[in-house]
Amino acid sequence: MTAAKPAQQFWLMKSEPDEVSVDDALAAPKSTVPWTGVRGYQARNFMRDQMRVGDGVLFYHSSCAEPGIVGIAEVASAPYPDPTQFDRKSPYYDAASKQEEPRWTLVDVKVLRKTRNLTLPELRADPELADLAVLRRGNRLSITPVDPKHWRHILKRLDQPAA
DNA sequence: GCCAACGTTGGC
DNA sequence: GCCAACGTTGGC
Repeated sequence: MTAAKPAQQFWLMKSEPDEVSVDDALAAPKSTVPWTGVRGYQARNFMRDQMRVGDGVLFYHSSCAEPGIVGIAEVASAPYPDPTQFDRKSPYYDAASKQEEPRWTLVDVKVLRKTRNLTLPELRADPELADLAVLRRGNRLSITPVDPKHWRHILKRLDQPAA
């Protein structure tokens, strides 16, 4: 008997383009980057406990001139310890984290294609996306789950010109 | 640069 | 286990 394949899930992952832009990720070997620097428990738990290889990812640029969704990606590894937590020179260094008991976990993310920028104002103006987690007021999570119906709708909109 | 809204921490 | 204070995120 074969185990049932877990259903594909979908995520939105924020990156500051000054740190790692979608172009940076595309330029990396295999268009794949380790999602370093997450230092919040909720976002970490999504990566550690819920993500599966092949899950769909919306690559989102935050803290920049034009925030929005700029690419389609996928989860490309199982969770593993974020190496930057042990790197004294890294801004993400965490002196309290131990090698034998790492506090911060990440996954690799592979960009499948760059898209147009589906901007935050466009997302907010779309009634079908009214309850998209990342649009909730004051949302601060760098990783949020995306409902399959939102995923399908956003993919459609990414292939249409800006309204 | 401002500041609302939040996630996290830590005192109790 | 509560919850006030703190520091950070992130859009504007």
